[in-house]
Amino acid sequence: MENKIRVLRAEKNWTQEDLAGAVGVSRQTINAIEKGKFDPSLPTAFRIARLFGQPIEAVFLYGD
Amino acid sequence: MENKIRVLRAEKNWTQEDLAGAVGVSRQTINAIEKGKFDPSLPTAFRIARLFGQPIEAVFLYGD
DNA sequence: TTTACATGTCAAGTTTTATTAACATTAGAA
DNA sequence: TTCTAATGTTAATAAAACTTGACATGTAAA
Repeated sequence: MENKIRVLRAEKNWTQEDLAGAVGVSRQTINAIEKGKFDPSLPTAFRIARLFGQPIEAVFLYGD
Repeated sequence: MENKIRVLRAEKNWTQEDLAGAVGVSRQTINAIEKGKFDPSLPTAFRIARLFGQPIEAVFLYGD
């Protein structure tokens, strides 16, 4: 699944570690999600989307 | 995490098995999600929400 | 060039999500 | 009441998400 985390994070000038801390996961987890190595859990997806003030569908792009 | 699956499913007159088949998971998985025993994965949440023509946030209620 | 910070990646382990199979319970129709 | 479909629940297992720790690379500033 694609996602817009890298762009949204850049807009906020946040490092992966900043985001990880705010979301409550490890830096490696943010890196892996960002690079598409796996999908976040639903609660993690909710927290990420909320931090960026976006609906989940605007951050994570599923299928079509 | 709360969800509105039971109500949305009732509106469509779908059984748990109908929904499970459409989503591509087992009936027990739908039952467990519906009863809040665990949260679906993000891809599963996307498929459920799309089947009901709703954004994820309208089907799954996180926090608040 | 060296220092410092950000990112990439890997291995090994834990927790969570999802599976199949089996059986119990509930509710409604015959 | 009896039969049947739907739902509830449990056990054992597999797969995916996430962890810590360690180390490599990239990039930019001193």
